[in-house]
Amino acid sequence: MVYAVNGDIVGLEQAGAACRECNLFQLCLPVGMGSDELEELDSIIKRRRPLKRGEHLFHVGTPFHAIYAVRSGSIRTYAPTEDGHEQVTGFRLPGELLGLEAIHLKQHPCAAMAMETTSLCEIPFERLEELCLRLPGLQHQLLTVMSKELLQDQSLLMLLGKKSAEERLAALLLSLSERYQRRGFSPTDFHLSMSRNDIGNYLGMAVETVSRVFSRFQEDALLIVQRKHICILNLPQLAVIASRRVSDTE
Amino acid sequence: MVYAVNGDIVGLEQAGAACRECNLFQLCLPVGMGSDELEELDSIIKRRRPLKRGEHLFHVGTPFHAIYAVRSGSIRTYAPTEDGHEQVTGFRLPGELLGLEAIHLKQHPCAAMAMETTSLCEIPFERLEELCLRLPGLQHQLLTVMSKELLQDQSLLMLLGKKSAEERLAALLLSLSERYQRRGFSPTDFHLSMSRNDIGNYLGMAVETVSRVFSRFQEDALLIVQRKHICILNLPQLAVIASRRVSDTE
DNA sequence: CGATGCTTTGACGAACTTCAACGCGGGTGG
DNA sequence: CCACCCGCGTTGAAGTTCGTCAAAGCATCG
Repeated sequence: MVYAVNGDIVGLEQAGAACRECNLFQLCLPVGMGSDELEELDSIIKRRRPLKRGEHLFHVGTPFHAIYAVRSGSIRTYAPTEDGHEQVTGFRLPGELLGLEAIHLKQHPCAAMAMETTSLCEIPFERLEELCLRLPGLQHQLLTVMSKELLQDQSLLMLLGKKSAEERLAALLLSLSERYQRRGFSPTDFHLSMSRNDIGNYLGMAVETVSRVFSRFQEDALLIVQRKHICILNLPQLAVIASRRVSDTE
Repeated sequence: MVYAVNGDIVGLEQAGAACRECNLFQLCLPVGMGSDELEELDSIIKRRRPLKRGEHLFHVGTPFHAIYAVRSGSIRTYAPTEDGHEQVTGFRLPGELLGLEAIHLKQHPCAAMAMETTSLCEIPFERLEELCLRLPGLQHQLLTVMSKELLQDQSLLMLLGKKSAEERLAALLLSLSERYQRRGFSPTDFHLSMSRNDIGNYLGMAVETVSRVFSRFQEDALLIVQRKHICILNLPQLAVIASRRVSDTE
């Protein structure tokens, strides 16, 4: 029996029902765990009131106590550079974890802000570590998630290091498309919860360039963009652009 | 009693002596572990014959069985992009781990090549996971190391996303300087084990640009560069350049 | 000692940033 | 309910950084 059809039912916050009844099951931390194990994991997870657009989950320097899983909505993480500016480090969708990069310093090196109304699961880290000692599957999954994140960062490195503006934006759109699809939404028709500024910052290009590339994509009939709504017309071609060869030295 | 003064004594490979007598103790996986725990960790670690310059530790797609710690020498990791080119993802110095990004896919997503004669410790991952279940300190340290790596990747993201060629090279030199210092070498006088090509690839700039920036730094009396030998004359100024404000939209 | 690969330097052009102005839409207050 | 205002997004023109192409210098190695 399924009580919660999506993760956004605020009334269920703090209720006993949790991972077992969350439709993000296969994307999140509980991947591959048995139901006994799940019950144990559930018991340490806290649910908090949803964040409104613009609210922070944590700031830079906030002591690290817990990692978080997005339940619904979306989160933007960003870090201040030494020079007083910011670098957007990622956009998190439902089922994705955040806060893992804080373990080392015991405080958050980046801030996390809701890009829209967002509900989250809070997983106290010390208790998670304890639990990992007893549940091999959980330990493995935690390591796996972190490994996955390392991998993602590496592909972003390639993006920033080797790709042109068009390729970068195409890659971001593709990534969003895939992630929405895995969550049961349309891969070709979705809403951008982040601003052009966020996109430009994340992809290492000026806002104006983001805007121009969007326009160019639209001229080429690859997509239709209306403010924050994206409708992808030619996904395969977008994929071609994203993985297009870049002139290199070798 | 200390048998191995540094990690490069080939004759000791496969000998019982290991972490407890390695001078990289405080940099590597065993941080904060008791001597009983260390003994257990030692028991699963294998030492292999040193790699010669240009030899691979693993290739892309190699099944993942173990993570590695650099004992002496240095390793370059790089990943092929979809377009047939490569992106250098990092340079590993003694005491640093590699292979963690492979957990998720169960095979290595990047290749690892020795930039000079390099000896390594091999840590079978399954046995490490088992051990982590019994040694909370080890589990914590493994998570910490991965967290640290996430953090490093993020600062590299900033580098590639927001910084000019000069700032990028200054940041790399600074990073190397700090890491050499922690390992007991001179922070101002060291040998670059990587080629200009590697540097350019890693920092997302053309070889020629790397060369030009080196020349500019030398003209400005920041450093003296002779082929692969670097002598930093003005470390503080280099730090200023590395963290110089970049014109942003905000 | 010539060959080869790596590095450096110069000239040119392209891609992107910067600066500036304008359009659009949503929210607020009259 | 409408008008105004402000933030966000778009578009154009000029300027800069960096990549590309080409060629030459310089160590290493057979």
